[in-house]
Amino acid sequence: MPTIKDIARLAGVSVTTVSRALNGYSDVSEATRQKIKKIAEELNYTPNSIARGLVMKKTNTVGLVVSEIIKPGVYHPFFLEVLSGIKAALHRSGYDIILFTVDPESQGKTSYERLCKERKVDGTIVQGLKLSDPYIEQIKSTDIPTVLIDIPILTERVGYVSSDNVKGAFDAVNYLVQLGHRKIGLINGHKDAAVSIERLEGYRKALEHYGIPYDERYVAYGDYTQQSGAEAFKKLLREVPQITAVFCASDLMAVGALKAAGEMGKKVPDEISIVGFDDIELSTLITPNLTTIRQEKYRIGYKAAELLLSIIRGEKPRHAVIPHRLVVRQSTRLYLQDTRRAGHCTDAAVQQNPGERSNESAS
Amino acid sequence: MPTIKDIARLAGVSVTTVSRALNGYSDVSEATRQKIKKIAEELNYTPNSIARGLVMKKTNTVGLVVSEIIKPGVYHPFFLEVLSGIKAALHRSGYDIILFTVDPESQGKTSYERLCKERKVDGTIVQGLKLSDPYIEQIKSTDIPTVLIDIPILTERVGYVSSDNVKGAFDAVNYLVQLGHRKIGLINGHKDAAVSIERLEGYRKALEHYGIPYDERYVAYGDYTQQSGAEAFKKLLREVPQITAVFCASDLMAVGALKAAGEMGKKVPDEISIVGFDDIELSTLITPNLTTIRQEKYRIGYKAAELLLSIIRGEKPRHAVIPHRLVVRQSTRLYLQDTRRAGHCTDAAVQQNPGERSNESAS
DNA sequence: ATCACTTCCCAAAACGTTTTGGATCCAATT
DNA sequence: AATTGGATCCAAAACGTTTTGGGAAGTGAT
Repeated sequence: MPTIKDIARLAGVSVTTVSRALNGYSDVSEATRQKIKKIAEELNYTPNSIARGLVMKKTNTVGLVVSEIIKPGVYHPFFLEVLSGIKAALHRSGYDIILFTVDPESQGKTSYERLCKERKVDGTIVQGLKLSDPYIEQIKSTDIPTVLIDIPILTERVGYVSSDNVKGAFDAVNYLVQLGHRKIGLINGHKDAAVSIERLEGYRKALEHYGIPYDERYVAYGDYTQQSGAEAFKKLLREVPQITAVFCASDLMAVGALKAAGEMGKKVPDEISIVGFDDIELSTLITPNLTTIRQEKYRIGYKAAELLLSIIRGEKPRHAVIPHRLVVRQSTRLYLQDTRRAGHCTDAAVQQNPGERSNESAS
Repeated sequence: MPTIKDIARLAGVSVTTVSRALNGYSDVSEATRQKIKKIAEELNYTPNSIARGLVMKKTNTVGLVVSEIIKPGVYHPFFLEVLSGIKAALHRSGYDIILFTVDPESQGKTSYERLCKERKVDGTIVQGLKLSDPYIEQIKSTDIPTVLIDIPILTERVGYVSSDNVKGAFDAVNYLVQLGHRKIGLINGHKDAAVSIERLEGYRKALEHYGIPYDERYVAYGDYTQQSGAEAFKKLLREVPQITAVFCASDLMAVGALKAAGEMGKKVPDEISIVGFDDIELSTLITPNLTTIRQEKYRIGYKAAELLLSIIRGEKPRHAVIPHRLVVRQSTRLYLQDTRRAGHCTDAAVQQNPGERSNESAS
């Protein structure tokens, strides 16, 4: 592999000059610059970013730590789209991604700092951690530029991006109430995920807003998987069979609920309305199509990368919130108090327009 | 950040000794080794893998190049599972992944060699390229250890792993024929994907095996997306409405076909049988559940990583084939010649057992 | 002729490791 | 007493860049 030295020898100049010529410094004549470039071209010279990284203390690399998302059995559809946004933003700036996966076990063995400093990444984007993960505490006091997705930590060097989960959950429940529902269940994610806490808060706020008392028997917990959604749904229906609607903290769990409803002979949306959260591709592929709160996953990723780059440049970290919106599809319908009519009358405005009519809800 | 030099100074030894102590060489006394380790611990020393990489000419990093998989709109569910397997295998050996995404445009700008040599990866796993991509030719003559997924290239330094696509397609069509179908359509992927060619071959072989003439009007092409599957299905039904079954080269396209069938009022499986390829999670979430050829995606990834590591170690590249299997679910059923009975009689053995009864088909 | 500027170039240090090729000391063997 | 051999250590080179702090030559003004 040719190095800068080879070029220098061939061109009859010093390595300094080659370096400066190739990097566009002005203190090298146009003639020699051309000569050097030509030779570099002929040798098919490729700069060694490792050597460069060593002296510059900058690798143009960001770490992406994901927890439990990439493991057999749990393939969170969310991840790919976010990754896609991250890639796009980083690529423009010449950064590459190095992928760290961490399970709770490996978090015990290798500290967050060590993970990052060993590979000398310039910064890190973190996704999928639970609040109970050891890294959370470590990140609170790190000096490594860090951007978290969906975890609210803001320090001198770490920022985060998320949807407005409180508002999102509020919007979902609000919509159900407006449809006439009063007995609304919640299938939430694990209690130690930041988003779960926020979505619960939004759920409670919406109930409170309409003077509907909060009853904890109405909330069940899953772990964001489809199976857990199905189980939670069954539990809910067993314990509070009077519910007419349920809001699920993720589409995957909503799909599970949908399946469970099918097995139990409960018709959706005629007998029970379901709204999800995320708007993954799957939600338009199942029957009925899922009414949900759409998160702009690509934008979340893109923004996370932009924010990280700004922190690396020395700017102050901040919290970026990406707008969500309610997407009305087929899994929700009007609930009428009058039991004789319930389940038979549809609201044309809502039901007949299953398209992406949505309420933009920036925050 | 503390370096090996700091440790050397504090311990009163040379950097050589520190390096050798930390790396477990035998020519350092247990006493000094312990002292050095203790100091390293106290300083919270982290070895600089960049510096190490520079002198050792080895980065313990492999590149993962993916084409068009990670981009807005096309989130191939396949990718995550394969990635998961790759991660698992590499992690055990202390390798990290660096993610390269390449579109046809960037392939023009940066050669495959340059991409890899610039970041000094020890090897590369390549997924999602089409045969028409510029990198294909470059990979055929590269000396960079490379493993391709689903692309048959075998040289001194590059190997590949795939399912037996010919056999897989054969098995799918064979199953349909055994169910009594004779007029079987094919929804294939783009012609310049290696797997498409192989699956077409399997389709033809199966027909030939049963003496069913091949008719190219029975094959339509999509691009592995759901939408294209739906369109291809409509085209097929328009041009050869007599078909009673169709084999799709991917589950995503099969789902599209399923949707299109629904829109056109064609009942699946009563009026038409559909079998897919891949067995993505989605195929158990839609109604009816999809009969499909299951690919062991995690294993494919795992094997690809193992193979790559062996090539890096200097072993000879090879072609690893990962067994697939037919998974019978609900989208296929018996076809009876007698039109009076067609669509009304179900074969209990096939229909009533939608579980994962499958024919292991190693090759 | 001198001075002050430019313009163009370079030697050497630095980045943090690993590796090479001994050197030193001490004990055991001849 | 001299030699061998093992155990323990180290100075220096090497990896391929960038950066620092100049130096030499040329030009124009004084």
